[in-house]
Amino acid sequence: MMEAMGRVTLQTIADEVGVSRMTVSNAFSRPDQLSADLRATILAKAAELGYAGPDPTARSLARGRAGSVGILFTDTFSYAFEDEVAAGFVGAIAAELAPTGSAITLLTSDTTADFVPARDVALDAAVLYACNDDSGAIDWLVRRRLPLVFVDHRPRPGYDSVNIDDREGARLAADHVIGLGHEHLAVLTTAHGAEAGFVSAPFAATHVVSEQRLLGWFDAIHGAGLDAPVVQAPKHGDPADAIALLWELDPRPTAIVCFSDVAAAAAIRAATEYGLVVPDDLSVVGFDGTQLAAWSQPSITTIRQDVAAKGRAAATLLGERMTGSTKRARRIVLPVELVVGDSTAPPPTQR
Amino acid sequence: MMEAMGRVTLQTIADEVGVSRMTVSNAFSRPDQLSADLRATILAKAAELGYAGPDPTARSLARGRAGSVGILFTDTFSYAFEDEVAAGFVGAIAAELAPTGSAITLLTSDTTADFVPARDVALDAAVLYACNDDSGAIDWLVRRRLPLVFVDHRPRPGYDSVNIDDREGARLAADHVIGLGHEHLAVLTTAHGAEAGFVSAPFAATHVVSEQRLLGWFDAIHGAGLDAPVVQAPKHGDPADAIALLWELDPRPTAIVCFSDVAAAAAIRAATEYGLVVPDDLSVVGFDGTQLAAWSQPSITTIRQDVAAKGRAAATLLGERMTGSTKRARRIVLPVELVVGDSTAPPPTQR
DNA sequence: ATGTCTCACTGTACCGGTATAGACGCGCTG
DNA sequence: CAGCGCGTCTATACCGGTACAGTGAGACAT
Repeated sequence: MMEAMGRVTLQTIADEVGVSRMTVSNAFSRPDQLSADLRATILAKAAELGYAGPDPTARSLARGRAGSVGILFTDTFSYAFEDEVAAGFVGAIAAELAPTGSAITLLTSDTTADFVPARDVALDAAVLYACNDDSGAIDWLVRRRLPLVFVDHRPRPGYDSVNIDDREGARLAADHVIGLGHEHLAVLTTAHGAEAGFVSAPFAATHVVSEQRLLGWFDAIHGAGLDAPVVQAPKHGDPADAIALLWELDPRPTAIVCFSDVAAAAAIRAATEYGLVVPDDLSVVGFDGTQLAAWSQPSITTIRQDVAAKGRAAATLLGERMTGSTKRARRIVLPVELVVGDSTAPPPTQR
Repeated sequence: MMEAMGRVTLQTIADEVGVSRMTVSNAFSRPDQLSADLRATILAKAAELGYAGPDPTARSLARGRAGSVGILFTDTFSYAFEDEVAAGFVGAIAAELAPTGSAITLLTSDTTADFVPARDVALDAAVLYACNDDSGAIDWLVRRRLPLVFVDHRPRPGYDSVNIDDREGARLAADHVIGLGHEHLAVLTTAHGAEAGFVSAPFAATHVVSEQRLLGWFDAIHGAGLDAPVVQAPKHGDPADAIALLWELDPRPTAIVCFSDVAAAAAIRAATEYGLVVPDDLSVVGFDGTQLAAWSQPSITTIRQDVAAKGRAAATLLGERMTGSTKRARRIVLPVELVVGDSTAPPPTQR
């Protein structure tokens, strides 16, 4: 077993055993096509030669199946995975896809000069997760005519999509504090690359998710005959600056509805540092229903979304697309639910 | 441009334009090999035909390069990504690899009957992240003779590895509380699939990381002439049961050193529910230096590891392996650092 | 004895690209 | 004007498998 021989392929083994290459292929891929004895002989020789099985790339080419589906993020991965929601989604979809024999390949929009993952990586399908519409990577994926599922993304005509009921969730969040008697609400939202500052409504939300949540909050706020200032924090970075702006307002808000649990946690920290007690002086509502919300001190009232269900839904749609039954595009919208924690209470004046 | 035609390949375009297939290939992959005019013509025709570029799978086969490196986790992904440390590592390595033109493929040890990701997915190399040694997936990767880097894993002879100085970190953690005057310490560790309960030292740690941390804690504890009970919690699941066991002890521990920040946060919650005040009645030290530790209330004294550096180191080693300069296996051990938070203080008797 | 089946294995033609070594025409030099 | 180098394009031979349509031998029914 000298190391001098080149690469061991099916042919190498075929020659050694004295059968055709096809028979060796069958020994690995279609055991019922040859006698058990011969198969054992072949497998033994393969083991002896250190052959680990048919080359995945070659097999992919011949079978026309890459064995992996891509997930495209707009953010760099470092951000994508700092986010409990995104990470949970990836986990769920990966778990769901595993039994079907697909791995998950992470795709960035980051385009190095000559390497564009969305164009150059072998894929059977792809999930677009919360991407900006203007991401060039989406175009490549579309051009490749891959089965695509858009998740937390503005649905595209002709393509499947999975969303949660962001608008309804935001409405529930705002209705909750309004129901507690609050009249001075503030909205804390985030936007990619934005500066901390006030935003006027009607606002140009950069992304469907923020857009829908803004709409939902104001469904409730305007519905109650109220209005509310909106502050915006950079999506990645400390929202503290944005939150600080709220303390200057007169009247100071007694409740803040936030884009995410992370933002809510930051708001609670900022409030505490400023000397306010949550929920006595200030109510805070998050969004997503993460562990952070549950474990935070005080626990955060939030809108729970089922991240695992989102992953399963995406996987199911992908499965249906890949098995070819070309149906109309399906749009799935998952429900959300208010989870009351300890971060909300009636406003100070009413206590 | 009827849809009736089959798949569009280089040949299709070559025929349409009236050049050889090779020239079309060059138009996409080696622009300097043909005149700008012809290239423009070819690209135009390709666009017209909806050809997105050379098929990645075929190109991989011909070039002998898959364009993706695998990351193997022992856990299911759902768990892997719930973990801030694991998620951060994936993010860092992905970011580091992107410029080299490699995507990241997630591999599980979960082996469906006929699909073994570690065997069947096209890969140029792989990172093994905190895997159990007995994972069959590792063997497949080894058999394929892929360049491999073991991260947070017991180093394998002949292979590169990246670890942090777990033992030193644990020693620092225990030394810190011992230095504060604590004499009754307890150790909270975790093990895959374990039941909540006391473990005796010398203990059979299932994994290098827990093993090294245990050794480190006891370096300090024994070094100070003390001893300490060790409770073990299931790796995934609520450590509350394990922690509750500590309240029964006499004397009750005044300090707990924990396997992770997550475990430390759980310990603080459990202690608070039990009626203890951290750090007045009980000191708690975590491990990892996550955001959770920083944001927790009180902030958690912890041992910081540089997750991003770990990712970069792994990516660098992979790069070196893949470019072929076959050197001896390299073992990188990254330093750790004590970060003092608000969860540790002198023991109650000394106050 | 003949026809028909099934089982086990083989031959051939792809899958869709890329590497490499030429072929050809052209302007430049000596 | 032969000789040379260069810029363009082409021909051929892989890359390492798999699908599918045989082929031949033995089992079995007629």
